[in-house]
Amino acid sequence: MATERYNHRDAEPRWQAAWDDQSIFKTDNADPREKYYVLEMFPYPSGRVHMGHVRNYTMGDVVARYKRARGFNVLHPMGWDAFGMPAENAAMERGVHPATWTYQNIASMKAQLKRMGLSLDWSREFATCDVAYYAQQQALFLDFLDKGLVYRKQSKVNWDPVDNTVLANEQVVDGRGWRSGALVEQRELTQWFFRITDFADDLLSSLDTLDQWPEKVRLMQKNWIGRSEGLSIRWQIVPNARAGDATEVEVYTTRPDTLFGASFLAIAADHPLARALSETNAEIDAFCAETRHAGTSLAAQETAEKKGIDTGLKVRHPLDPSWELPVWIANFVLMDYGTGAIFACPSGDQRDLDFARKYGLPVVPVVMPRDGDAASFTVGDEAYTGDGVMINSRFLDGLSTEDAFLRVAETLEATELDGRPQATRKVNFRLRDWGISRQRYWGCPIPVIHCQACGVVPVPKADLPVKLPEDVTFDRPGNPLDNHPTWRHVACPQCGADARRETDTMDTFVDSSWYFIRFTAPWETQPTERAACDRWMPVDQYIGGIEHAILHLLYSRFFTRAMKETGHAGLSEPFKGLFTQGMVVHETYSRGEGIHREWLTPSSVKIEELDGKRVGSLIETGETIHIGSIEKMSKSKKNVVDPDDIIDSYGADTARFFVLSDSPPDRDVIWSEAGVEGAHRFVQRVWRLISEADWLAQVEGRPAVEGEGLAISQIAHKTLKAIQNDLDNLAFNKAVARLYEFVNALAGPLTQATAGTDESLRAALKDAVSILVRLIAPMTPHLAEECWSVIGGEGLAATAAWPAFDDRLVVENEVTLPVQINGKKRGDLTIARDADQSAVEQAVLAMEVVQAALEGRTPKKIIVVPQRIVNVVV
RNA sequence: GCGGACGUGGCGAAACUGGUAGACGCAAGGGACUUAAAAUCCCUCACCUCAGGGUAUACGGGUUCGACCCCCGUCGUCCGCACCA
Repeated sequence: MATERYNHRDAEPRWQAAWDDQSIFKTDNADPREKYYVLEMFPYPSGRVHMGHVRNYTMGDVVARYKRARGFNVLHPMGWDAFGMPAENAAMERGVHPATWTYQNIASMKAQLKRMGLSLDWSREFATCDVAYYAQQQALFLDFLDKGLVYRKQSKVNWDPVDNTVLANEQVVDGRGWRSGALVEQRELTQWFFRITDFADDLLSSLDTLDQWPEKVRLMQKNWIGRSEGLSIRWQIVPNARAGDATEVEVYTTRPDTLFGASFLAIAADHPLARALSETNAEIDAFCAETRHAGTSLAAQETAEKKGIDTGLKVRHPLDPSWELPVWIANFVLMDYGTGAIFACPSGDQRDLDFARKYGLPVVPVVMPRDGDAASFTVGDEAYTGDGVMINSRFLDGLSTEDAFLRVAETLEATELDGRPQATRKVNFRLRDWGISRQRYWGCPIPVIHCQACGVVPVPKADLPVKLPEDVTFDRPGNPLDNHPTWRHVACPQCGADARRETDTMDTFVDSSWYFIRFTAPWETQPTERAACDRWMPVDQYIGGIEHAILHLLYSRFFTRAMKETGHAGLSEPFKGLFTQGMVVHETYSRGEGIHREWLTPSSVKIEELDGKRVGSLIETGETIHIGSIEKMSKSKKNVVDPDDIIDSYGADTARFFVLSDSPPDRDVIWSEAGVEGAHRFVQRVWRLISEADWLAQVEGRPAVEGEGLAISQIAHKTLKAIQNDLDNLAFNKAVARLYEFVNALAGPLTQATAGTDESLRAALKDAVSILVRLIAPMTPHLAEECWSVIGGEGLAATAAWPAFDDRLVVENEVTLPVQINGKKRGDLTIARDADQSAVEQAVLAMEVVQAALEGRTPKKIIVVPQRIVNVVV
């Protein structure tokens, strides 16, 4: 019987409507079944869905549909990370209001996502720019403020003097603003900060509990937090009029063991002592100013030469007051790490060594490798930074570096200077507090009011939300909230006097730091509904790009902890399982050379294979073009494929199936026309095989335990077991490969079978097909529905239970063991599964190949690995 | 510079915990069907070799009955951090 080709244009919208009509993806918080929360990182509403989204959301959807079939109550929501600069840029460039632009983009992207057939609970959808969402974010902010998790401090920012705005580091290109091109200045502004460093230790140690996270991400976070253990040592300044009131310099070090190798102290240009000296010394002032102004451009940082200036001050060595060392200001010392001052041991630190060589300061080796010779060990142009044995270090000589560390720590902790210990043990972190102030319009307003009399006053919760004004203009530089004629004027909630609103808005990373919790009860008029949060959190499987490995995930981990402290959540770790998927990449095409090079879209070129070489030409003119490297899809290189076009011509199922195929999901996948066609062939093939076997609906499925059907049932149930395992491990590419194998194996018997075929064989085939349909359902859900209805499946494939495999069909009664001779495969031995070792040995020795290899000798050894392999050593 | 990952046919990749290397897909070649094309179906497809077989998982060593997998070294690619004392 001939059937029509599978028509996705008809089938896909039809099944999407059927799912919608029955609201089958709407999740009920009260459903008592075991929960499963799967979430993909929500998108920024740029206006167009790209292939990266398709891959990301397809993976999440496969998990959601699979877990639903396995009987879980699945939460699979979607929303929009909707605040941010692009909306303001659009406003400046095209005069569209950011809100209008954003909500239009959301509408068109939502339509695109809907076409993909994702099993999302759209009833929980929200955008972070919805007042209902950011109102709750403001409530959280106030609670954090109340708990001391938020504070203000002066901080250096990149200031664009033309746009009158603060720039993020990545918006500073070669020391200039990315938009204005103006030289960026460092300015001190009072900014709002979250106390993420309060949680540094916990954020670090809890990484060990995240065993369902990629090791790579955990390591990146670990390095980012950057914990170090050391000693904070106070160095007494030799009395000197120039030092002003300062009597000591505090230094943080992780290498107190090298204290006898100290050569000088170095402080940052921003160090209070340096600032004090600047006031009276023009030379020092000039050096500090220069150092402060460098730093912005990346190139300058990379090539930065070590530079310094001697302050003329001296300090006393903590272990020998008669030993005086000079104090330098050095450009490589950072004010915001440790104490902004270091002691330099040139023999044990490359930076210190470079500096010492340049300015002729002493270099004394104090640590040598364990196998070194104390008499001849010297340090040339390379510092010895490893551990080893102490030398030239008086009472530390001969000790290991670790023991020396302890001895120095004990000694200095017990030594008093001005009535306090000379040194204390200290743990330091690289992690800094999270600055959230942004001088922009399109973000969540920080809900505080500045009053002349009362200072910083939180907006009372009853007065929330602090709404963004709608009538704003973008024709002037600077923050539109600052420029607004009335918005910032408000009465102080405490004294009633004229006051002004905070015009900073929050970093958009704040918005994405708790949206996953909000999804559990987005209707709630509090930030969270505790019962819903406790029920759903943590997210069981979170899926997104590796680019969020550090900031987004770290901020979210912090935020969840802060929400726990303020009673809004009951847990610390928001994401139990994390998966970082690879990108979708594509070949690039271009014509012309150098500055005349012009990038070409994939749809404008034709690729052919001539004499084994791939040759590209422009479809329109036939002109030969250049096939370039495979790169991340980007507008600038024009190597993009529009998901809408793909869905139009091949359907959502094909697109979904393709992005899951071939490459492991954490690696990049290469988008190619040929690959998509391969996926499309599979979709058509499955449809043809199933729709042409029109007797399937009349037969009750039943696995065969003997006869012709046995092989089919075995393949079906083994595939089922394997794919189940693959999906549990998110190994989608392997599942796809097994589906191909399964369909290949099924194709012959299925096409040959007719209504007259032996009943038990037909029952086995029906069982196999019924399994197949449910195996493809998570990946190609529309096709599955179409097939499910053809074979007479009950209800929708989307709600069908996952099949259970029959253990007896998954194990073999006979196993085929490869037989090796001296580690090389020479034959196969098929033997009963439960054959014991000696039976296997007997059978192996009887084999011709073995006899031939032995030539009458006895084997040295026979290794039998049960169910695996036999190796005969001759 | 520091830290990490990776390196398998023409290509994307499989290979369980150290046990048959290259499953599956793409591309390519051959054939069937067709007036023809598309679609579909069948066959071939790591390299060398006359057979038997030999050689192959970046390269060089090692451990092992047996290594893509473990260890040491070299080369290459990619990613993260980047003066963090």
